[in-house]
Amino acid sequence: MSLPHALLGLLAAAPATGYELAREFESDLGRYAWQAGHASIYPELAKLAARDLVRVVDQGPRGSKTYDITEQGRAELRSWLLHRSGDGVVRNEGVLRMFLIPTLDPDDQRSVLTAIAEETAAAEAELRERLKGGTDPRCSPRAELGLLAGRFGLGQYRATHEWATRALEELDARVADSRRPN
Amino acid sequence: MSLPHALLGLLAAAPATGYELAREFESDLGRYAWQAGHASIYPELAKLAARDLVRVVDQGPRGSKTYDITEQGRAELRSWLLHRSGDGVVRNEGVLRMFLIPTLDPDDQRSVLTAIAEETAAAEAELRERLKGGTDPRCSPRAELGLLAGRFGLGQYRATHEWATRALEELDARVADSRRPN
DNA sequence: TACGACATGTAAGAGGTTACATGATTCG
DNA sequence: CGAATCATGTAACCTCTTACATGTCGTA
Repeated sequence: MSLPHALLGLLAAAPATGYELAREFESDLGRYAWQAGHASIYPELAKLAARDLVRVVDQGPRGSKTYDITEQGRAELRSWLLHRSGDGVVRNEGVLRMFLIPTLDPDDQRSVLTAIAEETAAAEAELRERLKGGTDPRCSPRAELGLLAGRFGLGQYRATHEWATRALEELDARVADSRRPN
Repeated sequence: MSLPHALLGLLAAAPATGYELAREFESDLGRYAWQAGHASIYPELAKLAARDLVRVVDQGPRGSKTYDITEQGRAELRSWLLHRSGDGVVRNEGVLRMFLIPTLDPDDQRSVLTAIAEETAAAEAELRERLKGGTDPRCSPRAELGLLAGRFGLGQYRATHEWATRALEELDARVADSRRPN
């Protein structure tokens, strides 16, 4: 039930069409926070418009509708951001995998942990590169969302990398230990 | 579509009733990785049993059914853990909030970031305490899942805390800057 | 003029939550 | 004996995904 707030948030940064919002969900936003396809976005925009939280401010030549957030919408968004009751829904397939790693035998564990360590290192490097590029002073209104979020992603990647590395070390130590049981 | 694998993973650590599995989802597992209520667990266990991935190994006095994973189930779980195609679904309300913080005015931003910094510090401390207790050598089969997962959580909390702290510092710097515009 | 990007929508179905419904056992 | 906990299940509803369906505009 966070989709409406995700949309309000994006529109609070800048007006956009449903199509543009859908692409937004394909980048960082959908990567760490919330995913949504156009098939859920268009109906949700219509619902938000019916509740006067957003409003069509322009119609393009291809039948595109540009939405903007209203004052009520801004109030709703603010209230949602300030009155955070717990952390709500969490559903992360990658983290679930990490939980279940100990059910594998040591060789398989090593294989999965190595893959995680490599992937997080690569992802961190790539993201760092991307952030370096986009920090010019006259950045788009949505770029600030991306900057804060991107740095959050950086920290998560790094933490995950360190976790996997440490788990690998302990795994090796334990195997070495069991091979020398005298 | 990760619920079946979450259940397989828990059963791979130790046999359990649906009721016990439901409680498992209320702790660390549901906190960071995947949530599920009994109303989705019971039907899913029945489906897994129909596919011979799990099996009823005991019936308790109150009509409880203890499930265990089968060889096929173990193979399915292993294959899912090893052939990780991307990171799949991510849906995290807390992270979404973090993304949208820049849409608030500076005072509200400070308020939200301060709350995040405090909560993550408290959560990290509490989790650290909890992990310290449960690390005895003859731990339950499920405790190892919890240990690795718990350390993952520790890293995430700390990374989030540092992120929020840095964001607060920059926010203060920017406000101080704009108040001295000569 | 054909292809790719832009742009919006609906329908069917999967997956999950909330609420409803039931009953056994244990403990104070 | 009453309340809390254990224990399972179904039904209605909501949300989101996948697939289907349509049409415009720019450009090579």
